[in-house]
Amino acid sequence: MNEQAEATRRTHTCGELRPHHVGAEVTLMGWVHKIRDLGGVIFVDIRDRHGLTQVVTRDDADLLEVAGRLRAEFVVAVSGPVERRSEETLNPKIDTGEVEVAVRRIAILSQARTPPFQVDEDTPVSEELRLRYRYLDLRRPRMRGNIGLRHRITMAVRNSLDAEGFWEIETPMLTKSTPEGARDYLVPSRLQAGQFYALPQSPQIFKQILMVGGMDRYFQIVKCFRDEDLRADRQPEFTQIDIEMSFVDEDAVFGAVERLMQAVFRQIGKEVDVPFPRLTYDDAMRRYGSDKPDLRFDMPVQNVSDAFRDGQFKVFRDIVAGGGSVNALVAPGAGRQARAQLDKLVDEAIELGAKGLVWVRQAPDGAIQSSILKAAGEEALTRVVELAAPGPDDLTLLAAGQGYEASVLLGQMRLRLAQRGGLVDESRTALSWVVDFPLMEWSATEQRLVSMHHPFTSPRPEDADRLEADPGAVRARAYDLVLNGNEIGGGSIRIHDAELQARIFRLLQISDEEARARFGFFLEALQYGTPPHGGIALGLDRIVALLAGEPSIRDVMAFPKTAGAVDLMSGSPSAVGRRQLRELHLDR
RNA sequence: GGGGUCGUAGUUCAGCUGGUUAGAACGCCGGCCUGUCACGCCGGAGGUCGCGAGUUCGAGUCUCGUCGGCCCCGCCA
Repeated sequence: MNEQAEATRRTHTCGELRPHHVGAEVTLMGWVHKIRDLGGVIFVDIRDRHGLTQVVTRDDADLLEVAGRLRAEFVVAVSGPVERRSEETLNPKIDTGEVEVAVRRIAILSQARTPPFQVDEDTPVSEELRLRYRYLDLRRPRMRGNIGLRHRITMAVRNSLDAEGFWEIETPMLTKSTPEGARDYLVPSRLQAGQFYALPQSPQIFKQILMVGGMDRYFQIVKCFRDEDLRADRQPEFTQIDIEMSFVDEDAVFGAVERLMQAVFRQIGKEVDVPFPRLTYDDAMRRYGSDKPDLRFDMPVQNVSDAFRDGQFKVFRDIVAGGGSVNALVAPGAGRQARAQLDKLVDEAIELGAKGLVWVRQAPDGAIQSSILKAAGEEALTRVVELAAPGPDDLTLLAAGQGYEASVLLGQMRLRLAQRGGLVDESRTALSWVVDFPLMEWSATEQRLVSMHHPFTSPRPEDADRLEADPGAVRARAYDLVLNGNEIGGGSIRIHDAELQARIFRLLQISDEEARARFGFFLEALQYGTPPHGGIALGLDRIVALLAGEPSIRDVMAFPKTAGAVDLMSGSPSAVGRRQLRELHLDR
């Protein structure tokens, strides 16, 4: 090893050199990316986070011997003058492609075993292997770009919120288990035998108490933990942009978040219009069959109950008579498929849990065709066509049910058909607020009312007197932020009155006793002068994944876990010794 | 908890209705090569077909179980 070269400092990164550096003596340090050994001349591409630079070794037998010993992923220091490449040897594919470094000194700083997969390019590798050797995966352009984007977005968030007077404040990670919501990760206490901390599902109560504490505007980029089953967009630990504001209503929260999202989107060079459109939960559910509608395209679900109210088709007539609805979805250009294809759509709907799906279309001569032509009659179906107004080549799908049942089904079909029909403009950014969520919903499994958002959410004042009489009809001051059909955040204006908070707990069948035990400290805090306040939590991982165009949040996290919540690199979770368990009072 | 899908060389994959010695590309190792940048040419090594049973004269291939990756439902205030 060449001690002298190792002792020198890095003068430039591997993405930095340009023609104006020609003549300068430089030292680069980085990983051996690729070697092209031509015998009398050896080209080596050196890589770091910033880019790639070609260095060339020739003429000197000792240097050629050292360069010949290099292998992929060795870490090296290389010194020499920057030279301009001749016209024929320019490489326009890399940023540093107009120059190269003529090697005068090489030091091998670290050798590397042959990597289990090729780091030198984006050749496909199984995710299992990428996770096992995450440090190698992080060297590849895809992950490097994603982690870099995540950093820039995180900084944009900090800058935006700082500029608006928010303070970044930390809250405890060793905290108290609260009822409702997701399963907690528990941490046994050594000093308090038999007692447990919980890792936070979110800093909800602490941030509200910060408002009671007069902090006025708080944010935190914070890890949250939920012990539930995983998905492409769900990890056991994930990061929230947590925000809370005092003396505000919805408009103030929306404004801050809209400016925040503008700053975030600027990181990928996109301008977004504000304010974001708002639609109520009820509108979203009726029109798009989802509380997180993808508004990059319209294709709304329509109500065609009138066509069947008095018709001969008993199934639909009975549903309408029973207070349900018959809904229609027009799929543009989908009307010219073979019958077998239409049957497949019906099968698909049934797989989604539908009792059935009806299709209607018009033959080129205008004649109505439908899977229920005989049963429902031409008159009713003609009325459907009048109401839903499909174009000549369109397909109309019908479903019926109670409540949002039919629109939810057609909403799912809407997403699939739009995707398949190429109706989704991937370049569009559709951000929207969904507001006026129900405060509570009936849980069949628990046989009680549960909060739809969380139990600290304020009901809308005009609905508050119905809380006991008709709790299901009470709307909340809760809102979700939706991006292209993905929920990327949710929040609410909170209850700042201890009396009202206690009333909500009673409705949720949380006894006074339990409420005191679980968050008595919080109820107490509310009694010492609480400003009206509200906030939101945004899913940082989801936002970065969507902006990076990645299908899974794993691809924007440095060290994610598998669907089985295992870290393949470190091997957690793992067994621990008896002694450790004993100290924690978990084993005799 | 349930359903689907994948598992063959270091990697990504091929391997037909079960049949002789399981292949390709990239990578790796050795040799040659003074302007490459997907360097080229010559040669070579490399396999518990995830694991375990079973069916069969014979299993990478069929059956059952099991483990692991991924996707979905439930779950995720």
